[in-house]
Amino acid sequence: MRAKILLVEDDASLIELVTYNLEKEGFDVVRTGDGEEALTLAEEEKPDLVILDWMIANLSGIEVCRRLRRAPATANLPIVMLTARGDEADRIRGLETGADDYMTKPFSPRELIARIRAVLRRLRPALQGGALEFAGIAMDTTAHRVTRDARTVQLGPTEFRLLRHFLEHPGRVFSREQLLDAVWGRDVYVEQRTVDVHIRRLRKAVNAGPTGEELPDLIRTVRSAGYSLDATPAPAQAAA
Amino acid sequence: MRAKILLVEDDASLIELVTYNLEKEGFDVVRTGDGEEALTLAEEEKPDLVILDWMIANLSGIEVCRRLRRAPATANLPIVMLTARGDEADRIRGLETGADDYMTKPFSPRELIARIRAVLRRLRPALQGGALEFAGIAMDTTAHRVTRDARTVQLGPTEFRLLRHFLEHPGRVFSREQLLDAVWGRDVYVEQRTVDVHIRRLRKAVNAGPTGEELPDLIRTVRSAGYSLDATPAPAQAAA
DNA sequence: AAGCGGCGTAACAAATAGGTCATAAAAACG
DNA sequence: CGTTTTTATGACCTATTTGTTACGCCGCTT
Repeated sequence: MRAKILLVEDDASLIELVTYNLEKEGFDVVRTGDGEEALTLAEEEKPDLVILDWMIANLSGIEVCRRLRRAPATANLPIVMLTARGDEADRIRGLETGADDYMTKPFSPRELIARIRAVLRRLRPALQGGALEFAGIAMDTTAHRVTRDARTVQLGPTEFRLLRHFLEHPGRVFSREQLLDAVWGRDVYVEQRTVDVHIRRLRKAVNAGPTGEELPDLIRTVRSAGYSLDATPAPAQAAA
Repeated sequence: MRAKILLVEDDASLIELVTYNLEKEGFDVVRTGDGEEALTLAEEEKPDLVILDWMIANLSGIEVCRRLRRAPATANLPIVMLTARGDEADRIRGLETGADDYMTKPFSPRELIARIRAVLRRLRPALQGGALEFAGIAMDTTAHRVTRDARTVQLGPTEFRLLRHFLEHPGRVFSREQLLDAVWGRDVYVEQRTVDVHIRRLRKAVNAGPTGEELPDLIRTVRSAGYSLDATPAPAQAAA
C-alpha cells in the first residue's frame, strides 16, 4: 500500500526536489502551493500525511495546520512543517499547533524521508509493511495474511481492509461514516448499514474457533457511536 | 494524569537542565546515565516516553533504542533521541532504528518540551485530551469507555453524554434546562423531568459497587437548581 | 458461456435505549 | 406539625438502533 503525501509548498525548486525524493521512496505525491487549496485537497484526497510550508499563498502554513486540526475529518492527519523560518519560537508554535514534526530549511531530503517514515510508522503502521497485532489477531499486511491465535483466518478484501483499519487504531471507536471513509474510500456512496453487514462477516470469520465454536468477540459495538476493536476485559455483567 | 519520562543522559549539567524543565511542565522524571540500566528502568518504571542520549555508558543510545524496540514490553515506547552528534547520517540512523524524534545539541529546552508533547499527543491521547477524570471516574472519549475506580461502567448513549458533560465541567451546577440543551440538543422537546430519570440511571450505573453495594454518590442534587458532579463524600450539613 | 466469490441492499427480527407517567419520598415552609 | 414543592424511583410503552439472513448484481476465472 503506497502512502499518499500532500505537499504544500510554493517554491518550485523545492517542490521538485521533495517530490523527486518522495516518489523515489515510493510515495504518491499531491501538490499545491495554495493554503485554501491545501485544505480542500486534505479533505478530498485523504492523504496519509501533509508536508506543510510555513510561507504559502492565501493562508499561512500555521493557519492551515490549525484548521486541519480543527476539522474532524483531518484532525488526526499527520503534519510535518517545513520552513525557512528557523527560530525557536516558530518551531514551538508549529509543534504546539499540532504539527507532528518540524524541519527547517535547508534540510536534507533523506532526513525528511526518515522523519516522515518515523511519523507514519506511528500513525499508520500498515503503511510500513510488516505486521499488526492485537489481542491474538495478527495481520501481515504485505503477505495479506491474517491469523487468530496462530490459526489462519480467511477474509474477503473488504473485511481485510476493515480489520486492518481497526488494527491500526485499536480501541478506538469509529462511526459507520468514518469507516466508510477510511475503508471504502472517499467518494463512494453506499448505505451506512453496509458497514453492519461487513462487520458481521468480519466477526464471523475472526471469531470462528477451531472446532466451529465461537471465540470471544473482539469487535465491540458501541451503540449510537459505531464499532471498535477492543479486548473486552470485564464481561458485560459485572455488578449487575 | 502525569506522564513519566525516562531521561537517559550522562552529562550532569544537561540532566539538571532537562529535569528542571520537564518537572516544571508537570512531568515525572526518572534518570539514569547507564545504557543497561536504561533498559531495566524502561521495563520496571513503565515510563510514557524515553529521552535517549547517543553517548552513554555501557550501551550506546542507538543500541538501547534498538533493544527497546525489540522487546515486546517496550516496543511501542516513544523515544526521543538527543545528542551532540549532529550529522545527518546519525539522525537518519536514529530515526530508522525506531526513534520518534531526534534533536541535536545544543537544543532549546522549550523545543524539547514541544516535541515531547507532540509525540505524546499522538501516542498517548489519554495524556492530552480524550480522557476525562474526576474523583475516580475516568472516561475515555475516543474509546467510549467509562470506569469507576478501574471498574468498567456500562452506560447508555444518553447517560454517556450526560456524564461527559459533567466531567467537562466538574463541580458546576446545571439546571435541567441547561442539561437538555447541552446533552439532548437545543431543539429537542422533552419533559424536564426526563432529566431526573437519566440522572437516576446514571447514578445507578456509576454508583454500583463491585459486590452490588452502593458507592458514594458523586452527583449532587441541588434543590430547585439542578445537578452537579461533585466530590462531596459525607458532610451531610456542610455550610448550607 | 457458465460458475464463483464478493459486494451492496432490503427486509425482518431482536435488543436496547428513551420518554412519560404515577406514586413514593424528601425537603422546605409557615 | 401539616402542607406544599421538589425530587426519586419503578414500571410501561414506543422508538431507534443493531443483528442477521436472503437475494440479486457485477466482474473474473475457467
